[in-house]
Amino acid sequence: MALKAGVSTMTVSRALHDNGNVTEETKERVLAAVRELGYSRNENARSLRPGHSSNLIGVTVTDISNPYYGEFVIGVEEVLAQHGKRVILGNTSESQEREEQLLADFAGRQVDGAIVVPAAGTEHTHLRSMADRGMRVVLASRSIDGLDVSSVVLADFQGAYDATVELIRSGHERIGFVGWAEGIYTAVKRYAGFAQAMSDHGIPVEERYVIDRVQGVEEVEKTIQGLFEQPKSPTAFFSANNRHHMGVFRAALQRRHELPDNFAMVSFDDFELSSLSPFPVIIVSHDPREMGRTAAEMLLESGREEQRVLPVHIRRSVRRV
Amino acid sequence: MALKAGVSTMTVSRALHDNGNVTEETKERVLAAVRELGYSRNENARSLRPGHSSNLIGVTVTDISNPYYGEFVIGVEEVLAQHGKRVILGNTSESQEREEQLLADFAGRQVDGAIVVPAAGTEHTHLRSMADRGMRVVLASRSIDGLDVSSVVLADFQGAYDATVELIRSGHERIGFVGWAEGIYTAVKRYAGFAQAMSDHGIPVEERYVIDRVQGVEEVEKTIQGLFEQPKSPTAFFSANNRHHMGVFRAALQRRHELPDNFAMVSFDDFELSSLSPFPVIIVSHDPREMGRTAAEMLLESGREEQRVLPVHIRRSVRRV
DNA sequence: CTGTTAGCGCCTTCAG
DNA sequence: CTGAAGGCGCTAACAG
Repeated sequence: MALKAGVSTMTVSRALHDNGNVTEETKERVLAAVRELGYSRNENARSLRPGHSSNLIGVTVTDISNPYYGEFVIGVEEVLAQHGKRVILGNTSESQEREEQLLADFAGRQVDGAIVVPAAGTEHTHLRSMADRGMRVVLASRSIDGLDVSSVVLADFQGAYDATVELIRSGHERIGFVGWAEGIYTAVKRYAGFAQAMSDHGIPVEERYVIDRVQGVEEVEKTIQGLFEQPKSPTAFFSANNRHHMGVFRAALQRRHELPDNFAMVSFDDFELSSLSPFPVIIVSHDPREMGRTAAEMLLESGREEQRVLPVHIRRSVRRV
Repeated sequence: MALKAGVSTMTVSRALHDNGNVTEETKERVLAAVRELGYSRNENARSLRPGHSSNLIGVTVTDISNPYYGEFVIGVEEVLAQHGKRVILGNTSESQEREEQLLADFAGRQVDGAIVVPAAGTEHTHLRSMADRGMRVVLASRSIDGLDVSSVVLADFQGAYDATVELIRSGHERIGFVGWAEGIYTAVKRYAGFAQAMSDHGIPVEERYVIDRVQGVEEVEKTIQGLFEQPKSPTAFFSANNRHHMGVFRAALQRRHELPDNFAMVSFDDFELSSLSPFPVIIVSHDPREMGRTAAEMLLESGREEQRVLPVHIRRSVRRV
């Protein structure tokens, strides 16, 4: 290789490390050759040596096209970059199988660890076995009960509880909940907070107001439209995330003039055009980038498993239109 | 390692490859040990061997929190996954320096190639040298004049031209352009298309209607508000991308009742709540996921450098509120 | 059918 | 101050 610079590989190595004992002159010669040939150390070979890591971190998210996960990844990378580590990113689209493949691949690449937003479902034996065989794993956004792996989540229950109380205090009783889903931690917790608030105020949760199994924005929109056409439709909606809220919002806007005067909505996750909403929107906002940073920091700290909970903030949209 | 299964490493290798000559029985024994120990091949060591690649592809984007780039990355990964390749993702935040670091790192990790959405600026000597020293590079979304590297871009000029003509045909003459930026390919091309359409229709482009150097949504919003307060403010706006459009949209909505009846906007990039806009919105829409797929395919095909242009579609928002 | 040898690129250790 | 030897995990090529 750069031996064409007249020295041994060992000298090249030393020159590149700077610390070693090399004449200023030979060092110059080596660096010149390096520049000329555009040489760069083979990190894979490097990581092969005992005591060296790959400096790679595997990250899986369920949907990178959701800006929340985009922000999350930025936060992760921000922290990791300061430690010279890089991100291998995998998008699972909520597929357990894909998640498994990705984690197996991460293991093969000798990643220092993995940050995982677990896909929907309960079969998390692969995460268990990964952790068991020594891979550091941090779960983010969604935790998994019974899996003793570090995780960082939001105050999902409390946020949902508080926002629901706000709705109730505004006089709502028929409140729809959109986005319940078995096997998705955030959906379950947020529903639990919602239901608890209802129960604490003596309001029963009507089953037909609870929308689950809806996927895309369009589908939510159609479902809510259907609900509006029935008698005694909800006077308020709680959406478990930004995608669901978009569907509800679109349905409500179309129905705008037939809705009750006090029609209101809760959106878990912030919402870019909230200030344009003709209805009051109670927003449960949080900082996904901070969650990314936290997950990365937890991965780097080699302490024991721990669970961290990040705060959420309840905010009322200020109508500006 | 898995020699604890009673055989040599060679036999393990053969058992894992399946093809080799191994007794069904020993193979079983090896696979059992593999399962038990949770062993997985070291891909880094593997890639060290002659003729083997790392199966890693470096990808840099300017802002992964923009859902367009999220979709883009999904498209990239979709194609690469079919070839057993993984993505190392880096977010540049439009920083040349960061882009350089990332590409240098990619080189060190022996990536098979890199897909780059170049950061703003003209100093692309590092891309040049990467390509020169044999790294396959595909530029996406933004091309770089004079750099003979493959690229996939949108029909930026034509899309901007056509959309502008639509505005002009609706009777607009005072049209603002938001998002010009030196050194950003898409901004330059889209502005060129806009300016050409204006010129072809004998309408001069007023300098004070051309907004540049604006970054975030808030900043755009404020700037446009300022413009509205001046006499003879634009009766229509062309936004060079989804972020800019959001700022313009918000400013316009606040000013809603003082704007001319035919106030209209062009948004390059689709726009989730376009159907709610009280003003007509002409949308230049396109498919970022398809761009990701294309970029990945171009990287994998080892042909000569080529430039591909993906189509855009002009669409009028259907007002549904 | 299975094991040994050798070398991918790096760097710790030990000789010059 | 510099070089040679050896081994990280893997597998093609060559024994046996």
